[in-house]
Formats: sequence, structure tokens, C-alpha cells
Amino acid sequence: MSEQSLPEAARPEQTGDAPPDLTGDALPEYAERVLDVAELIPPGRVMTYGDVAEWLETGGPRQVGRVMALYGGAVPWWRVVRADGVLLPGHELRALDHYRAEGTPLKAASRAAEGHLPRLDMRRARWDGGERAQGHI
DNA sequence: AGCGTGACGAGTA
DNA sequence: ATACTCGCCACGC
Repeated sequence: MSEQSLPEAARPEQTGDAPPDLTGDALPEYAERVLDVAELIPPGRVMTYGDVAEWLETGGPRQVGRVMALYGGAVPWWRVVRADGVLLPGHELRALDHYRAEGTPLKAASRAAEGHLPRLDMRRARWDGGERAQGHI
């Protein structure tokens, strides 16, 4: 539940009649697949934009990024991250709370890095999609 | 049927 | 570490 109830506006399942939906003019097919993958990422782990694209075997990191920017609110958006583990501007606070709550591995800050925000420890946090999951969706 | 736009990513300097 | 460049490709004009 801490998945937070999101605006269902982003899920246009039943838009029988041209809904004036703000966010939700029929989610493009590709966007829906991206969100499906995002929902599979286990708590405490992350996938990069590129990983998601690779899994889908369609589009690329930028396409995934666009989808997350537009419809990310409908899924655990903090589990789809940049490959270098750097938190995006605007996500520092909220995402960090999620990572701490889920136990997502963060990189220990070196003294020289004091004053910087923690980065994700991608070596440990990155989720490969799970052996079983590969090849589905 | 183009064309511009990116929550990207790898490479190079 | 930073700052560029370039390739990527679905989507909305």
C-alpha cells in the first residue's frame, strides 16, 4: 500500500467516450509496457532506464525516460533510475525516503563527497529482472 | 511524411 | 571528478 494510491487518471482502461482525461488520453501502448515492467521491480531494488528498454526489446532509455516523466506517477517511479545511480533533481527527497524505507543499497558517502547526496549503489541495487522473469512481458 | 523532443547512456577530452 | 558529443527511437505536432 505504501505503493501510494495514485491518480487512476493515468490508467485509461475504460475510456468509453473521449474522456477529457488530463494525464490519461489513452496511454500509448509502449508506455503501458514500460509501466508493467516498472511494477515488477521488487522493493529494495532498481532497474535503469536502459534495463527496462532492453527487457522490452523496443525503444531505448530515452523512451523509457519519457514514459516515466509522463506517467511515472502510476507506478513505483523511484525504482527506475539512471544508470549512474545519481538521483534526479526533484527526486532527492522523496526518492531517498523510499530507498531508506525499502533498504535499497546506497553508496557510502566518502568524506570528500560530504555535502553530496547519497548515490544508489548500483552494483547491489540493480535488479536483473530475475532469472525467471526474463523473457516475459 | 517529416521534424523536434527528451526522468538516457556510452564514449571521449 | 566535470563537460562535452553523438546515437538512440516512440510520440505528438
